[in-house]
Amino acid sequence: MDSEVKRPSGRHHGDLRRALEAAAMDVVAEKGLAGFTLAEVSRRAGVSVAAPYKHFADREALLATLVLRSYEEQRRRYRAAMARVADPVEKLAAFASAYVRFAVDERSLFELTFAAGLDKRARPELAEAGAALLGLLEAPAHAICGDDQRAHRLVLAVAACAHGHAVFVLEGVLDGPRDARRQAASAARVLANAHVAL
Amino acid sequence: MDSEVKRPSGRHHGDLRRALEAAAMDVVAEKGLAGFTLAEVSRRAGVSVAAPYKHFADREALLATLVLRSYEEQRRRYRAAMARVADPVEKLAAFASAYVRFAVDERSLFELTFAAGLDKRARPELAEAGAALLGLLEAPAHAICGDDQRAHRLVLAVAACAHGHAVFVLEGVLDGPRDARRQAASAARVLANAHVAL
DNA sequence: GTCTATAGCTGGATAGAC
DNA sequence: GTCTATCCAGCTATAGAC
Repeated sequence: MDSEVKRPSGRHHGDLRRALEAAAMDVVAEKGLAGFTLAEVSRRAGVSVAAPYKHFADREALLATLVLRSYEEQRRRYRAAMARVADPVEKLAAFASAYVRFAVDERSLFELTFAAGLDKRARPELAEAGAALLGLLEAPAHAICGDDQRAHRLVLAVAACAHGHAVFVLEGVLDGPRDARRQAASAARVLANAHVAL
Repeated sequence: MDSEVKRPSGRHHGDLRRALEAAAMDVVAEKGLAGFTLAEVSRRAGVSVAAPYKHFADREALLATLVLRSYEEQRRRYRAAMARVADPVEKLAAFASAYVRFAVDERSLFELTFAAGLDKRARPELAEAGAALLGLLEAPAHAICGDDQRAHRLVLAVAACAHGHAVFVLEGVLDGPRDARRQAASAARVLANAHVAL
């Protein structure tokens, strides 16, 4: 508790970095990726346009942090949703449902994950966070079909299918969020059961 | 053949509208949606930045035309791919495969369809073109399960699943284009057969 | 129908004071 | 660590000449 509450030196926060991240989240949530500019973020945080450069190398660096936060939040939610059921097939279905829910509830954050256009080879921490999401599915998939190879293919199929349903509901192709969740879960069950049968 | 070959009045084309569309396609294909600006398109077409405004109301109008072209091209391809097989289940699989192929071969055009951020309620021709794509699937789906309601749900499930696989391969989550196509087709078959069984 | 020229705006990023 | 001030760049859209 010692050095926690420092006096702001210029005019502002004790923790501008966090404030900038929060402001950036708000901007993305409200105006989407296109509305994300350092100028706008600075305005929201109540600082000058020069201030962020002391905390982030450039615009992209802040953006990458946001994407990472999005991955972390998704993992948290999917994990929680899957923990509520015991059956492996139902875990996959719960994932699909939660995936669609996140897309609907946190649309901009969800879109950010895919539309940010960041090079994942240049940012291994992002690739890792993305892989960690799919990692949630490995255990149930393996429980469904012992074979590693087959289990991984099931993981990808379920995730891809969930993603498609999420995008379609955002695009208005699928009717309501509720139906979309149910259908995504249903598709996940079908895929999982097919792997059991084979 | 009469009034076809008019003399360019200023300095340029007989059909600048088309030339602009083509140039815009090139720009999007090369630099993605973010690189699409009227200034850049004008440069490519070899005209001044003012010229496009005689043919398109504004930037968005040209963009909407591009999206429409993308839909048309997709419909053409999916239709051709589906025509090569007779079995309804295989038609759905062929669609899924072609869908992934288009995403890989024409990445920017594919992304344009979803990322352009155009209001489809304000542009009914786009909503219609999108619906026409799904329309391709209705007949096979109906052949698989007589019930209209169920058939439509199968259509959506297959399309969503194909979309998810397409996005995943673009993101590098799925390995190679070839495997991605096979897996998308496989998932389509599983979904279709499940609807047969029920 | 196309051009030149320009107005008006917004953003990224840096230099230097404090 | 933050500010002020500034530079440079790019885009959209319009006005008016030809």
